[in-house]
Amino acid sequence: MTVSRALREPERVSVKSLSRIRAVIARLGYLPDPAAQALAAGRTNVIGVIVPSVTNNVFADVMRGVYAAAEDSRWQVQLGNSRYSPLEEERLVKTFLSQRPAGLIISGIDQSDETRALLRTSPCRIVQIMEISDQPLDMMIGFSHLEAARAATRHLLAMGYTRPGFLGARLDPRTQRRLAGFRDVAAAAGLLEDRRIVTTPQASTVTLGGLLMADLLSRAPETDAILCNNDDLALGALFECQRRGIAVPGKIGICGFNDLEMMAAAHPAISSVRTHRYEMGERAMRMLAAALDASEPAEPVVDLGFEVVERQSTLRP
Amino acid sequence: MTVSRALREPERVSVKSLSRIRAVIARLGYLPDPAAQALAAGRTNVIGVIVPSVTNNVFADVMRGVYAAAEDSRWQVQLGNSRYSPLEEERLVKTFLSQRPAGLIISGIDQSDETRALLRTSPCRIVQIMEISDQPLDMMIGFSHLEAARAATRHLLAMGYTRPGFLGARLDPRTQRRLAGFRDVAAAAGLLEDRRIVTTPQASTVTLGGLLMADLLSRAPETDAILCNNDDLALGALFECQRRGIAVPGKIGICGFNDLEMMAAAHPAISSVRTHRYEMGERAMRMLAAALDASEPAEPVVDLGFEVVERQSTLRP
DNA sequence: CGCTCTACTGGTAGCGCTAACATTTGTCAA
DNA sequence: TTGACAAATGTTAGCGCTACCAGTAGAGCG
Repeated sequence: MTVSRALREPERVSVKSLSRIRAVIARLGYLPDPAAQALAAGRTNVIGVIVPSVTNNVFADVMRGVYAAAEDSRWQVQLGNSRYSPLEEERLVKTFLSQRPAGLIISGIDQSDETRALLRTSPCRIVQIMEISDQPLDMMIGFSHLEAARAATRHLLAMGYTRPGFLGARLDPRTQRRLAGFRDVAAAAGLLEDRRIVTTPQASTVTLGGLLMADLLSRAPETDAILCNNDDLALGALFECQRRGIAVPGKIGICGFNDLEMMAAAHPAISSVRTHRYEMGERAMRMLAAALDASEPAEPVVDLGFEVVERQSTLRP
Repeated sequence: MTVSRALREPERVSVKSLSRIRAVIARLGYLPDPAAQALAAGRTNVIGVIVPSVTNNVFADVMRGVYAAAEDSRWQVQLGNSRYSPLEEERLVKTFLSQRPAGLIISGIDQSDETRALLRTSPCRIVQIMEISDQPLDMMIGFSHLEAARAATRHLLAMGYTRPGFLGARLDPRTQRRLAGFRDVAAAAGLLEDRRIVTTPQASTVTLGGLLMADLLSRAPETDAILCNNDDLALGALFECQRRGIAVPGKIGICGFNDLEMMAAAHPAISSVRTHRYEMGERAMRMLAAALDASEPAEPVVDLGFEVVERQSTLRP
């Protein structure tokens, strides 16, 4: 018992015992068995993180933030990949909950009803990331994809483009909200043309960006600006324009979404909507840790916002 | 006991009991407690995966393969991020081993002596990935970075370039072996010039590729071809050339490494060395699963090879 | 000196499961 | 009907910890 206490509440053990215990631990190379700890204590130090993709740069950045914040804390991160499938997400939530995690970080606000029920009745704290709404399961940190797409579209119109189009892939709920934002603003300006909206359920790649651009150009050659639902598509679209000798931004303006590092380095530099992915992961983890240590509710919903970063690719000459 | 058996060895339980048990499990929403299973059985279904970065595209692809192979199997993947630090790696190995994992997938062959000792004495099966050598800890799957860089350099020379340079960032052991391969072949052809080798310890980004290219051009403007130690640098270098109006491949040939998807989509399409990252992750996981189920050694070292993909960016006119 | 109080240490049960062995039930041949 | 054997099911102990409570030692006080 004293050894157990020495490891968890060292301030309640005498200095003498503490040093003896530590010496023996070092000599034997003792490591506590987390399974036994979990079983006896009825809880773990596991923070489950469920994201829809481990490959996508966006979630890679979020994960980096989560790992950075978990670093040097007693919390251990465990990653689950739902592959954009609500069913897979439900399965993952069940698996995680059976481990009695201390907390859960889960992407998005579109969980299935059963998943929501499971999460609500579980004793663990939850942070939803990537989006915001006024109905958090528990805590929430993200930004409005609708507003971000609206702002980006307004930027295109403000630059003087009058025939805007949209390239979209992998229409997950967030992507759809972005498309809705685009439609909103374009329609309000009387500039919405459905044939300038090209989407596909396939996963985003740079190559796909080129293909969608080619498709758009054949269907609506008058298009003078595009909002892409992510930066991979934007880069692919730029390359396609270069291949065809179409001047960017002279003939067509291109705006991406997420502002990956390469957007600033491209030639021309590509305008994009900066989202705070790393910070989102880091703060989600910190919110969870704070809630678990203090058991006080803290700020339940955090809006990290976004910024439209205007670069050459949307600079109408 | 019959319930426990029904879950693990259903063929040893009568059909009648099995259906009753399954009905009750479904009704109660019962999920086994993995901590109790681990404690009682003295082993887990956890496969630990230790990679040096969760952000890097290369490891993201490897992880995707690992997760794909773990899918629908009884193995559960747990990810650890060593952030290119041997000390952090050692800490992670200890943490993982305390969980009695069934297996471990670990990147590279440059573990510290203590890490190697820990791994050797542990009862769990191990697959080293990313590289090959003739001294596997247990199993191994990867390719020779030295040979890959040699082949890429030979390609540049075969295309008629005579003043080759090298751009390198984040000089981890694999990167250094690539640089060694470049030096080898360039020196053998009498074309090695140290001032055409520009490296930095910073992490690779597209922006950094541009900066290194600018640096190289100021130090060795005669350079007519570069091998980049990864594709981010190659893309950045291409953009920098475009900004300066330097024709690629006319004036300078560019070759990347890894053949990320965007290399083929770029304009001009960028030559690169294709490495089988997804397959490496997938097969590492399968090798582990096979070894754990059969307890037979299987093929201990698998060389996945590589291919030099020749595209426009190294097409000497 | 005995009492109280605090600081520390120790004893016991049990978390939910599985390994190993024990027992019961069922089947079939003689 | 019985015995032999296989199939199915049950019993027991214990995995390595922690929660809870029970000590025990030493200090301080009147």
